[in-house]
Amino acid sequence: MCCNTFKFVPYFKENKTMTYDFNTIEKKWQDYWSKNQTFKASNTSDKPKYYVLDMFPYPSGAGLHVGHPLGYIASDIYARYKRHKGFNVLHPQGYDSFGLPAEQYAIQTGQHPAVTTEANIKTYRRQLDQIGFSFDWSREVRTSNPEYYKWTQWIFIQLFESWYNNDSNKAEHIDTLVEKFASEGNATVNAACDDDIESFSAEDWNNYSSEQQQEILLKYRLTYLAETEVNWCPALGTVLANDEIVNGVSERGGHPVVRKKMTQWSMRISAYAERLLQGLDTVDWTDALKDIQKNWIGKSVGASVSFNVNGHDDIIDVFTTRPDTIFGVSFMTLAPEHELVSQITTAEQKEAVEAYIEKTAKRSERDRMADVKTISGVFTGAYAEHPFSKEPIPIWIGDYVLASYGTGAVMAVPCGDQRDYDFAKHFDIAIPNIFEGVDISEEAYASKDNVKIANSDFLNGLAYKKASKLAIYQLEQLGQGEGKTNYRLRDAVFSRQRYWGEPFPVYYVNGMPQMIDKAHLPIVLPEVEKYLPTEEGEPPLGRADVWAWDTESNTVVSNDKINHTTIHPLELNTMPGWAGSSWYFFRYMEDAANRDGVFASEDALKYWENVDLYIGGSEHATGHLLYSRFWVKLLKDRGFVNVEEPFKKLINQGMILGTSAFVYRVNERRDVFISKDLFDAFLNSQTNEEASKRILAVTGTETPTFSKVHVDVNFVNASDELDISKFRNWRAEFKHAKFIEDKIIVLREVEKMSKSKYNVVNPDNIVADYGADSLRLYEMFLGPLEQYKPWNTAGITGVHNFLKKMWKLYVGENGLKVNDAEPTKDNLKTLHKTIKKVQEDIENFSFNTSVSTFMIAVNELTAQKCTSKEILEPLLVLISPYAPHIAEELWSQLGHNESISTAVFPTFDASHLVESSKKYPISFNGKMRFTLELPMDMPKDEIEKTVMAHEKTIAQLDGRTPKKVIVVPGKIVNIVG
RNA sequence: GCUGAAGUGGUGGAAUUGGUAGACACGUUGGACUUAAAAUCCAAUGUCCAUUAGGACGUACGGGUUCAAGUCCCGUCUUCAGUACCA
Repeated sequence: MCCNTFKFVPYFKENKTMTYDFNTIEKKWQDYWSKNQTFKASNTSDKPKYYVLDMFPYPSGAGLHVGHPLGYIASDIYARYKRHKGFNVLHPQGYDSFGLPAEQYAIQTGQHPAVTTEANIKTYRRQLDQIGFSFDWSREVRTSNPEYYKWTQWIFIQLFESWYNNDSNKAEHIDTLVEKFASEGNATVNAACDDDIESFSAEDWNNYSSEQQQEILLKYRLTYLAETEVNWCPALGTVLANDEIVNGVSERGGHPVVRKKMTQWSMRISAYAERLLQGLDTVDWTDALKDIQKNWIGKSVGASVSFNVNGHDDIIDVFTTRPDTIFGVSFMTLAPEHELVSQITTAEQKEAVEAYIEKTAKRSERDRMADVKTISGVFTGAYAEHPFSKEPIPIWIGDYVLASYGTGAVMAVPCGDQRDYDFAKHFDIAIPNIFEGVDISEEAYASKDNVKIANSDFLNGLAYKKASKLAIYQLEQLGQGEGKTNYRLRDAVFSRQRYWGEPFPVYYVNGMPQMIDKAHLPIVLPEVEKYLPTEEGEPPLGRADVWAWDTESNTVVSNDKINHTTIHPLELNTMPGWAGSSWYFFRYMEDAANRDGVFASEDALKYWENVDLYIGGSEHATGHLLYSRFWVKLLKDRGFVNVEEPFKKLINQGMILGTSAFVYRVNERRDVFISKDLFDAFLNSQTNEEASKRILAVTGTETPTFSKVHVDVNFVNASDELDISKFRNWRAEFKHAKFIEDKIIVLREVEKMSKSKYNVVNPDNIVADYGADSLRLYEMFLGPLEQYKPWNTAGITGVHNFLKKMWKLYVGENGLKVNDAEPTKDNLKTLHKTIKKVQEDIENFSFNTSVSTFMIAVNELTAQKCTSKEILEPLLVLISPYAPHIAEELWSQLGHNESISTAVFPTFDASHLVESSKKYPISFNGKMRFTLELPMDMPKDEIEKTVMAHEKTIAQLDGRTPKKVIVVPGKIVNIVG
């Protein structure tokens, strides 16, 4: 202790109000917004409405990383912008809080999913709050809240009580169907329903028992209980919808999925296939996303054709898109699972057919998908009759025909379909050519264009369109076919054998499902002691002791009271994740205070209509975004809402990727690590010798090999240099890590942000180090919203420095610099240029470019030494949607008592941008050589004269005479020759 | 295979209707300030040739249209996403 005994006193103690103290400022304004309910939306306003919505998050245990808020920041900027533009903005947020991860966690730890979900929501809320979003939190929804899922159950009952009338082209109450049955039977009913419906008269109907009637109605309801082949995931112990399966394995967890027959609730979304398709033309979504939905719906127009089977009463129906090729049919193929296979197979073929069916049944969906090339099939021995030529057609079975599409049978036209062609070649079946002048010796001719039909009786000489029409007409005359449109879209399985989801408002009497009266909702999720299926294989709700419905008291009662007369068992399945998210956007419309008794009031629904701008990931294209559209159409048909589509404009934000960091580890000496630079030198033949020597000296290995090792991105600075001590302290295995070099430059690679790659960046750290405004600006600055782009924390200093510079434009060492000085021409030009660009950018959702525009504006105004309030005040409004905290702080320092969020967006005045002269680029043969400043109003010929006389032009031409001189006034001069 | 999106410096990206390619940042290099460091400020920075002046080449690749092409047209390649025996 010698000279350091005195207390260190800084030369200059910084005044906190003079420097950009972002932590204090941001806290201050977040508190202010919360206390003053600045962003609370009102359901009554003279202003036009605007509804900006984010896809609400599933609150996972891991919390947010910097990729998550990207879309929220974009939508927040837009919402704030719309407020400045005089709109009454609804910008709510909530949680999709039912779901698998919480349940998987509950299975492992025994903790109630409600408890962990609550904790996760707290974390999410804290993380979201510190980014400074302008959410109206008073309208928050949580799908796992009984007050919310009461209405999810209510909608389910509405679906159960609806049928789809193809004549009126909308859903109607089931009572209208019952009336029709009672008065006319079902012959005149044109409904979306199951295929296996037998016709009955009014008399039949009236004589049916109520149970028989219920059974029939189930085949018409928009949600129905049916034994269907489902995607069963044994690892998750539940069924999955088609959109929850990716490449044959479960989307969550990647577990195998098998086909299994189970009795399940299904949603008759197929009834809406056409409207879901047509509706896409009315919404402002990207073509990419519309295409995904179009493909998923998979409309194909063609005909159904009935083939009589020789020697049987059976008829095989097929669907074809090419009725014009009917004379090219040389065989038929049925899916192995087709119901007629066993009936029509001849005795001789029985053994082969059964063996084949057994073999294909064993193959999983995934094997079948992976192995498309192998051709397999068996002849059934049976023949069908060609509807026109009456020729016998051999009937085969083959697994290239899918039981789940169309009728599970095809009329094979080998000359016009490559699969049929390959099958015919493989089994040596005839390939008749029905196309005029087309060579089919190598492959089928599948095109519909530029072809005329031949060898086809009455179709000869016709092109595709006319031939199809005529073929359908002739089939109709025979009563053996008709025009038909087919959709790939399947009904959606709605039951999940899980705990953490909405319970169904359903109990069973003699195996028939009964709806609980809407007055008694919600049916609250019961407690269970374990979240696993029961020993009998029933879903977790099978473990609940109090899970029976008392029809007298209308309450849930203990199971041991079940008497099957007044007290019945309740449904054990729960609803899937997409149930709650299919209508939550309506719930936000209602003020939280008025939510009792309505899912949203008529007035609220009328006022807010639907979402004007929806931002979220494209991974929901075939799930949430399709199911919501379906439910909205149902609610519209039944008169509960006024809109046909939920989301007018939709933007998919791109994913933010991580920038992983690596060092190279020497495999022969696992404690030795080298940098990317040394590794590169080692690979390079010119520098190899030197590098090898250095490595040899430490490792003793002449021919070392290396492997890449991830290092935590938080140990790497902006120059890609590794902090060696942090690395050594990171994990025990690196404690004694040896580095040959003083400076370790890491290898960087872009990968998905994930814990296992050690490239996850937590927004909490960014906010603490640079502030929320910097985070917001940087996320936008990274690149176009829709694009995938890598995150690299190093770059954030750019926007952070910008904010500091901006602060200095307003606040100097002696306090606020802003005064009433008259703005200069340049000041006004900078401001109005900025207004124009920022407004255009926001309206085009080009947020990245407006951040650069702000930088340019601040750079220019700083250079101009601008202190004029007339300039600097509107500039704050421009920037406030992006960086709201600093904008609020400076706004208040300028003397405003109201939040900047309601300030009017500045008006662009083009007169400030009018230039008197233009710096013309003078190019020669298209190449710019120099610029020349000329008056804006100089006429064309005058420009040409001036340019041609210029010394640089003469030097460029070097004595040549130009062939042509192009002058575009205000733009460019190009001299050719 | 089909459908869609994209390919621009060392890096993220800009160029909205064909008209100065690389705005704005990051990084790098040099300088100022400092005992030193940090912070801040200034300058340079597409590649190659050239002492300078200047020049050549440059937006995945090959053609084309045009006075002029990152942008329009034809063909090819690559990457990403969706979908996949859909009759």
